[in-house]
Amino acid sequence: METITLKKIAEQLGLSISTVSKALKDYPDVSAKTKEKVRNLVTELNYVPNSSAVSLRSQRTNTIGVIIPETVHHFFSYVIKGILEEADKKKYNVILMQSNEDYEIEKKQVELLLNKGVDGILISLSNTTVCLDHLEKIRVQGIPLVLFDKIAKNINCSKVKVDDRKAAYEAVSYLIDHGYRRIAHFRGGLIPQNSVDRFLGYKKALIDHDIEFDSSLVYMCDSNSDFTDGFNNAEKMIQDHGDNVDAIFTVNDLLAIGAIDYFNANGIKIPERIALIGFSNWFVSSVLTPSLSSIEQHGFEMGSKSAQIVLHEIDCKNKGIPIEPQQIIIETNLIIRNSC
Amino acid sequence: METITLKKIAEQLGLSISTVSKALKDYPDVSAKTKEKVRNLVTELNYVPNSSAVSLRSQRTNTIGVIIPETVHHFFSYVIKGILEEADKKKYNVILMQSNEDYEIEKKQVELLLNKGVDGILISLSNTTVCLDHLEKIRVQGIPLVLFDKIAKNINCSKVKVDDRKAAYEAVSYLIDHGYRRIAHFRGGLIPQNSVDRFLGYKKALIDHDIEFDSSLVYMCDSNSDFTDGFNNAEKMIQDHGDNVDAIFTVNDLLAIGAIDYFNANGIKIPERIALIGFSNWFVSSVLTPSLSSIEQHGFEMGSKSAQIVLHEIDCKNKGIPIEPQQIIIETNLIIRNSC
DNA sequence: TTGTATGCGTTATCAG
DNA sequence: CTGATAACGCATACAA
Repeated sequence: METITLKKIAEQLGLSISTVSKALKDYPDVSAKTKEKVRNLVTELNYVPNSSAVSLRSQRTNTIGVIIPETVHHFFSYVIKGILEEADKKKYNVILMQSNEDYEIEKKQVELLLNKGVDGILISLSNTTVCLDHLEKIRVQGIPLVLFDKIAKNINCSKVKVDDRKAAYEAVSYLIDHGYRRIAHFRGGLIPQNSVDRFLGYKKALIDHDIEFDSSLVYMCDSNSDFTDGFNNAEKMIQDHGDNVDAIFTVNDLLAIGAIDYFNANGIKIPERIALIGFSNWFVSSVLTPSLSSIEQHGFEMGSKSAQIVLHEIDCKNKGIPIEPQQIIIETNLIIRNSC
Repeated sequence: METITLKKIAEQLGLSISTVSKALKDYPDVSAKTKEKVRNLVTELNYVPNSSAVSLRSQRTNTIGVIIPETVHHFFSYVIKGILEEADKKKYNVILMQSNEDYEIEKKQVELLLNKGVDGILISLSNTTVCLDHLEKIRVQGIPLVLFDKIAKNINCSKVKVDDRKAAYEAVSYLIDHGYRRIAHFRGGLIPQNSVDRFLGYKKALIDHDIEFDSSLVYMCDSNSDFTDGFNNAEKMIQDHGDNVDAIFTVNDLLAIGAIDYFNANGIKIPERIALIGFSNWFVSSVLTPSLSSIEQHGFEMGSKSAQIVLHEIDCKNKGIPIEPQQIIIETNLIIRNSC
């Protein structure tokens, strides 16, 4: 299987390589007849430019790198879909990597992407990412970087996220407005910004509605096995508080699902005895019994917007226009179902 | 931001480019002292080889391309995870694309991957892929190709799949063994091999157990909106057959979930009145009410095995060893829950 | 209008 | 032990 290069085309037509190259790029200084000839042979032989050579010359790979914490995840699968679709539109390839929520792996992945010479990078940070040197490295190299969903504050780059605090505030306010008073929170780890923000939104909603914040109602769930964590913490919560708790706001749907499983198994009626609201609106939430109220995060939109921004910044960079980082908020919706 | 090249290193050390290159590759004919000097500066300056240049020279990209029908899919997300993990181990990058179950797009994606010069390609075919010329093109170029899950028979390449016919046979046999006799099948389209095989397994199980095959119990579900399709066909089925149907085997879980939704909404008891078994064992199936029996497909294993094979074939190709396509069957498990 | 020469960064051959 | 040179395939400034 012989690969077709400009050289081969040139030889066959008795032309020089540069003429063939220029003909293909529709340079004005090549005769129409020559262009015609070249194009015909190119089509016939099915010539495609060698992309490594093009990259080497142009210093562009037409590729963006994406690092996400976990591929098996309803929300992220939508994000990926959005990224792929946007990249496809603009003729960019996507190299996908997963950090498995591990900072060290994430650091390594960044390194790999930089080595590969991708034109831009999209990252949703792992839960264990504290130090941001690896991100700074990207910035220093002048490569457009966009953080999405799980972002960090202390880095100067574009960010696409939801307003976690506001969304959490709305959810908890909804519970309060509907008569719930002793509202527990199954929170995420202390590091991820969105887990922190959701907690803060929860707390603020309580305070703004003159409900005392009770830290014993907050359960830490950062074990990476959300479902089981939800189940176990639901049990623990009932042991701790008995009847003195009437609702839970969970930092994600999976925790809520685990909790529902516990309540269903133990004859604890939802929402009569305990109401729940989750976060992320996984598909499963709509078909559960009872169906779970949740906050829709619009993953697809987040992915496509993030890709759009990074591609825009790549464009700016190529044109020598300075990049000014932007922060995009994707609106959320509180979706009320049967769990509250 | 200045990028570091061999040239820069050479200049700073007063060496030639080739010596630096060889030092880095640990050639035996470079003095230890020189190697030392080179390595130190390389570390200090954080030199990384330009991957386009390396690719151009070596004619390898260290990248594999993956095309799947749909990223938002429980099963495929596991497959992706498996592929990523295996590729990562072997220092390969993964370019991900989705066909959206559209043959034309799939064809275009293949073209893009070939242009990009990926070292190998993994594809799960779209539901609408009939013609295989695009796959032949890959073969002709001598690029290792592995089909997984949704494969085609008429192409000579490695394939990784489950034994759909056998899995379906087992599921339906289970139903029969447990007293169900009027078993409906919600089948997939006529084109995808696995949908065909699952249907054939269903049919054979009936025949082998002396149950008459009744084509009016087979419902075609190829609308790409599985959940709704399941709901609607469940309704239709009840209208058509009333009490004269007692179980359904569905070609995927989502159809079963839609059907369950219909039955739950209409007071049709599961499994007393209607039993169900799905296919793929999505997470959601385990938390539904009632929980859905299903066939576990081991997506992660399928992904990692597929990647393993394609990487192996790339290796063979590089070493000049002829590639002999292999066919791998990933074992399935019938998981019995409360729906039958 | 066409062709020549040069360089992108790396590697490998061959000469010194 | 080191270095000059060519080549991978393409694109462009410049010469003809």
